[in-house]
Amino acid sequence: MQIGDLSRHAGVNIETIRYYERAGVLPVPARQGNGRRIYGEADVRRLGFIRHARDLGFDLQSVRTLLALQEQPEASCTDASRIAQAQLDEVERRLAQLQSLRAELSRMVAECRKGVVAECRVIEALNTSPF
Amino acid sequence: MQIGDLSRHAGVNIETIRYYERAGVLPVPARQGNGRRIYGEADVRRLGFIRHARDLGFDLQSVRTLLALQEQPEASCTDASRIAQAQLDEVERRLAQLQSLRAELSRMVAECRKGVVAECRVIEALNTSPF
DNA sequence: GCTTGCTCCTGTAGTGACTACAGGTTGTAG
DNA sequence: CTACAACCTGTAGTCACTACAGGAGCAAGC
Repeated sequence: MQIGDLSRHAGVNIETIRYYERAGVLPVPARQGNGRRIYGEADVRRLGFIRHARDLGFDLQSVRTLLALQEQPEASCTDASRIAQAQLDEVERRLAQLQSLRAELSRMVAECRKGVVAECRVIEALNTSPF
Repeated sequence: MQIGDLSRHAGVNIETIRYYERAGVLPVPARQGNGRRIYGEADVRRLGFIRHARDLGFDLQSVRTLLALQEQPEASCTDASRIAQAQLDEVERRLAQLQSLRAELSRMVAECRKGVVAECRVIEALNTSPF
């Protein structure tokens, strides 16, 4: 399998695959005689893992840690849990803020529809910290 | 108030403040005789707004739009409503996305028995395609 | 055997939103 | 007068890509 096939299988841009290699999250692959990269099924799975983690908002450093953990099945998984918990906390923080922004925006839209002069409180809504 | 005070009041890096000026989300401030930037209370509020919007994941272009919305004269209510509605749609989209992230992350964390990596649900979840 | 066109290669540069630093000026306290 | 903090401009680095230039390999059709 060469890079184009891997790209199609994993749904990841070719340039991104080469970037992941440079970034050290994908192993340096073997080459064909003509210099082209050769990949296998393991690379498709690893790339899927990386994309999934990235989609969940983990940065590449966290991905490296998670991948390293995956390769030590006997190690404790407290590290993995801690990384995931930190990510969850961050997502929940953003959810709370977005919910208050949604309330403010929909209030504005509703007031405009009624023809009432909307007193815009977007700044206040965003300045009212949820902490 | 000069840039260092604004930085402390708003909790935003000095370099970032100058960057926001270049990016056109903070107005070009007046200068003292010695060339130093002068800010007022309005800048503190505006900066707070920008930071919160950025924390919610809006890019600087959206921030510009939100700021423009905030500064809409009361006359152009239909216009303001249209902009607010567009931002509201975007917020709803982000909310839905974050909610599914939270669901997956919290399931991962909840099912992690803090044992060994071999049985770790966090790692396993990442290996399982979300589709 | 030659051309066309696809896929691949390397290397560099651009993106957005910062962040850091170099090298210089101004203001203030001891 | 000296030390040092705070400011100035301008440039370069960061992250996670993404795009592109310029070249090589290969397969199919003429």
